Amino acid sequence: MLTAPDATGPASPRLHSTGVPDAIDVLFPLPLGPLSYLAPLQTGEGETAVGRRVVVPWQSSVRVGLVAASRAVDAGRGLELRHALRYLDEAPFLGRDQLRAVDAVARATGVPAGLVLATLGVPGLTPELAHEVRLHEAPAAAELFGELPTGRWLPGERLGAKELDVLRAQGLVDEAVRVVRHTRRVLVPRRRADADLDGERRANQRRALERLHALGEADSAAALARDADVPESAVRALVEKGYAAYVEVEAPLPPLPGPPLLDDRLEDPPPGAAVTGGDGYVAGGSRRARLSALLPTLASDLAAGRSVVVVAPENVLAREAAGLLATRLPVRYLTGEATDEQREALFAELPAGGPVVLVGSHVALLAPVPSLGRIVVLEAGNQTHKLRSGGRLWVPKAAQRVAAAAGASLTLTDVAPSPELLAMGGEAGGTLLPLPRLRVHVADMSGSAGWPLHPDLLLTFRQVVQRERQAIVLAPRRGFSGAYGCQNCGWQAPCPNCDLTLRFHRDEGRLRCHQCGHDQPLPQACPQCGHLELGALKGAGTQWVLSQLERAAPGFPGFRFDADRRDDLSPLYAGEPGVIVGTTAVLRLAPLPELSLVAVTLFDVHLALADFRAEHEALRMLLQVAELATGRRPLLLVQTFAPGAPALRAVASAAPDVAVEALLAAQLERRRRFGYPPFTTLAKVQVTARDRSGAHAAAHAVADRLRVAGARDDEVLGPEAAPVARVKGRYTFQLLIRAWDEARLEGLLAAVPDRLPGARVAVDVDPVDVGELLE
DNA sequence: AACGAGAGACAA
DNA sequence: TGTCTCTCGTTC
Repeated sequence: MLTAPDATGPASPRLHSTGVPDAIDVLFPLPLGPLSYLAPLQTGEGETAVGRRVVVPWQSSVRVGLVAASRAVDAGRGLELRHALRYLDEAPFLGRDQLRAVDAVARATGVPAGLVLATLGVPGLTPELAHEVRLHEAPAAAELFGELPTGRWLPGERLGAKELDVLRAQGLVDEAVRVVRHTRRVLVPRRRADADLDGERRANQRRALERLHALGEADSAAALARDADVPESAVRALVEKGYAAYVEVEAPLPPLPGPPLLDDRLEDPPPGAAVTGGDGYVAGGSRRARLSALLPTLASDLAAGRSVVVVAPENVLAREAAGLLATRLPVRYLTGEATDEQREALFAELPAGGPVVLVGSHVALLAPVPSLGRIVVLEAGNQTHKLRSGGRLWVPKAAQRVAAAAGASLTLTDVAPSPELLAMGGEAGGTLLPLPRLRVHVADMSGSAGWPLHPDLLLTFRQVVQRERQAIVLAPRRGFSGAYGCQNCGWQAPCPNCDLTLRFHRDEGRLRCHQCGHDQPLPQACPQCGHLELGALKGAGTQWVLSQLERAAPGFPGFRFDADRRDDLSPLYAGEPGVIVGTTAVLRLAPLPELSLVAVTLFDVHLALADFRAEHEALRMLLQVAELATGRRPLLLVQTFAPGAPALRAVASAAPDVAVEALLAAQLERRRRFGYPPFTTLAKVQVTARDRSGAHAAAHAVADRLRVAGARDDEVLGPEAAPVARVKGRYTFQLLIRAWDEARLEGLLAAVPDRLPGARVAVDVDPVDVGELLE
């Protein structure tokens, strides 16, 4: 039992050497800032509290927090504060560098520090606790205790919340807490065989007992019986007679999975990939080539005794990177797929070990690796780096702050260079690998007869079929079509909860809202004109595209790969012919062996993001497509109404490297002129309410507060109705804060309230979808 | 995030 | 009047 030997009681607060009681500021994995407690009574003198986990009183019970700071208690507040109960760790669980980083991220993003901890996946903060209380002998307070005995340890839940609160305040209760570890029941030997087990009839029992002594323990009676080859009744007899007994032992943690083992080795670094001492970036090439290009830098960091944390946007990519890097370097692997306990064990183990390369998802960012020298953010332009649960953090920026707090460097990689890559990776230390050469065919959809598939696409697809090769076709959405409605008057089935049309899922014969999940059968007649000819309207989804292709080549194997359906693609990886129809989810697939055609059915949706990053997004998509092929260059067929789009022309050009660089220069210039990131930092403030006028009024109230706080006109844009004004029955208005430096943004965010009467306010610093507010 | 207090909504 | 839902405010 981990219980503190001396539980807390009514003793006077422990005194600091200056005579002032110690206070500790504690963070919890909750959307809260630090809360203050008096330090536990158990600490030895001079031990550092910062970074250790601590058990504290919490409402009617107890919970675990992390000490963010230790200080002298504010004058006059010592008596208001409650004592923390005990520390869980001997040594800091999280280093000062990581705590500084949490604070920096919290201040810059307006996300409460506790939520930063939770969002970045710091483990070990929600263990199961066994809480016990012991009431003091105090006749005056007897009525508070009710029937409860004094002087004995009782389960904490025997006391009501109010009673515990009063007893704590009066110092009439001791409390003890221990972490409950998962246990399992095992059979262990208790005595050696003696005369009672002599004789032929007890031979089985004797054999089982000898076996159990040899093994030390058995999982169950049945397991021991099998092992010793005796009937189970013999083992049961041993338990009955007291030769063996069941005991609860701590269940061992399943080991944390390591990086996957690969057959092939990561290639040697390409020429031109040099050691980068400080910040840097790697762009161009393929994912593998970018990892290879990092090798000299990572090896040099390790040789200098410094660890590296490599953060991928998705678990699949983390796994791939960990596997590849592990063929060259000592790699540890950590993603959110591991249990909290496994991650906690790794956090506890890392500081004492040697320098490592820790590869994982964003939950690896705050891992206490020894001597952090560098953070690498892979695929920095990937939208998944914007976290959508917990605090809305943008991982590359968070990584930059974690690196800064530790005095470490930051390296970003991406398939195409972007303004963000140059700004954060340092213009000096970049490696630009050759871009993949693509064979591009642009199919102009304007005025074309073919919808949703252009005749050129059908033609090349039939060639793929004829030659028994493979094709991938990207559709802009899952389901059958963007909308379902009346062929006569154009009525579209709307979602009852959101300002969106319902998506048509033909396979199931249902209409579904992809925002709120509303699901309904197909209407029989048009509610507007009464017509009975209802059907798919515009916007072909994966189902529609696949059905068209199946009609064009009956019998040719077709696969779907999107959020609704992930078909088993193993025949394709075995080299068999087929076509995959999917959303951008297919960009994560491993390269296909016989890929000869990649088609984008509506390139325009990638440009229509109504965001200043849309062009770079579109470019990334086109270049990532090239990574889906091994060896041979597939044909990239792009259907579009905008054949002149710069990103498309750049990848199709004879010298894509030069064209992409020109594109980048133009983007940088545009962003500077219009005051977009990375020259400014943006924050999106979303105000939602149950009714439209309430949301409108509350959004204007936020804007007013900003102006009162001194915001200039060019710093506050909006409010305007959100692009989708109503989602799940709530209306949203949004405004944008634009600050030319981060300290300014921090100041402006301080003027934004957490909530207003009847309305919720959500702040999103470094948003990914800004809308057209700045146009 | 999770919990509890208080305000309305509805049935008897 | 009780009970159920929903909103709001608090957590040292």
